[in-house]
Amino acid sequence: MARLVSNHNPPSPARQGNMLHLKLARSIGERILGGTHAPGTLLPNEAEWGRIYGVSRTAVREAIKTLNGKGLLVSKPKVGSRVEPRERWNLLDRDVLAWHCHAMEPHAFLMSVQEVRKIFEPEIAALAAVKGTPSQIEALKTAFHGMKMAKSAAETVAPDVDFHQALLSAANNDLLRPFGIVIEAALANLFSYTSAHNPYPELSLKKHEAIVRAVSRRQVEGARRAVHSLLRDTDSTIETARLTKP
Amino acid sequence: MARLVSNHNPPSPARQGNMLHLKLARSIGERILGGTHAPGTLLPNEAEWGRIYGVSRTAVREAIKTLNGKGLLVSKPKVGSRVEPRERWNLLDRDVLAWHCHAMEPHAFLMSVQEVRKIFEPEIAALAAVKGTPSQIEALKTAFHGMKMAKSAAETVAPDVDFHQALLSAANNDLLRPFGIVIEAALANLFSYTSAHNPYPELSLKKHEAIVRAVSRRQVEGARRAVHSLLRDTDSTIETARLTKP
DNA sequence: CAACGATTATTTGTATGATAATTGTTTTCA
DNA sequence: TGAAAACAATTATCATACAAATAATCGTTG
Repeated sequence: MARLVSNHNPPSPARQGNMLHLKLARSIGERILGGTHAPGTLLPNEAEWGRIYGVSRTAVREAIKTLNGKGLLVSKPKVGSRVEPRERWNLLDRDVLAWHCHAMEPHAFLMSVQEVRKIFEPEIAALAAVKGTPSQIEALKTAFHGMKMAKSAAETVAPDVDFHQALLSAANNDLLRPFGIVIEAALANLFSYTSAHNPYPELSLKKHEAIVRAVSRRQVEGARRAVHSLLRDTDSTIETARLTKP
Repeated sequence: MARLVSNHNPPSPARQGNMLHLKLARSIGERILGGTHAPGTLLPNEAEWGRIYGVSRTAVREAIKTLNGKGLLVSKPKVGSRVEPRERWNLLDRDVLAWHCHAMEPHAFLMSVQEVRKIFEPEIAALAAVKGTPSQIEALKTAFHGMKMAKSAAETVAPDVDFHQALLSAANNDLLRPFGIVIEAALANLFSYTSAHNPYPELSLKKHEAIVRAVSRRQVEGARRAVHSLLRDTDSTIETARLTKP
């Protein structure tokens, strides 16, 4: 019987990963993202999954339904569940992204994440400078204050995520919001990758402050540039971590 | 008993919307996106959904699992299924986006879509010009050829979608791919909104050709500008449609 | 021999009923 | 008053049966 719990994964405090069909979905999802089941191939049928994991077909089916909904699988009677081509995968889904980065080189993952961030985050800031409401800008300031108050590098992560999410909210475009999980993944992985070894924490703080200032003064181009500057710093943090590691 | 099939929705040829739990998911999903069930509120419990639609609890549960996976709901024993706050919704999911635009003013939807496209697509073209492989650029040319061959405005939609998807593929970044459904939604809705009344079809063709040229010649800034120019044209097409309608 | 049509077998889809686990609420008791 | 225990409502899981869809097989026929 296969393992369902990944014991080397102690984060996500009190998050609901206890339920059986969720554990199944995670396990099967990781297999797919990890390449054990290639796109276009057929998965074991439901009864067999049940045998493999020692659970009922009901639980298997609910897991499969979850994966269907995320674009990883399509199921048809008499044929089974087939892995969809990668371009159908909903990689901007929270779970799928987690399974994906689980199956990638941390450095390669961070690079592709940074590529995406450099595309949209400066524009997010520009939109926020134009359309952000006073209360949204206040939330941005609050998150920044939280970053200043952090005692350790580990404590910086949460308010840092809040900061970027607040910026995203201030852009006031629903379609942009799913990209928030890219930011979450970026910061979480960045922290674990650099092992809390950020060479210039106070510099990062200054850059964030510049963003707050530009957005609250409605300086569109300034906001864009401030975010871009922060992301270039992040790039070099990643690079130094890569050089000092192997 | 509520209706499950929306008879005014004849598109999606041969797509699998026949299965009960999918119809349920769509129906409940549209209710949520439409605002019938506000974020933070509790849904009817599973047994009651079964009574409402006249189906078994099994089908209801599988529908709920699908919606869970898309971030619209969380379910807990003894409490029920609660609608998640909007920022958790996975709006870049194909189904969720369809339900979303179903519940919005077409014009407002197209505007927010265009906002997002103007952020991403120029940079996607730039990446394609840098990283696109010869075969990917060939696919771009093929799609363009398909647009030229189209006899009517309706026939243009499919190769147009192919064109932008090919561009997206050529960018070679998995995290950008889910963005493709935004393009699909944009073009499909654009067509139905403007009622095939594109004032300058040959102009659009020229703009697409400029994109092909820039990308295949590896002109990064040129590709960026060509896409931006196309999107400005799309903006004005939307605007003229808005003015001639009401 | 080829093409087509009925048959069969396999897999998912749906229904039903029962039991377990979880957790908000209420009651009881110190 | 407060904590512990009983309760109740709801989802979670299981087992089983049958229905529906369809790929594959096998005849049948032209």
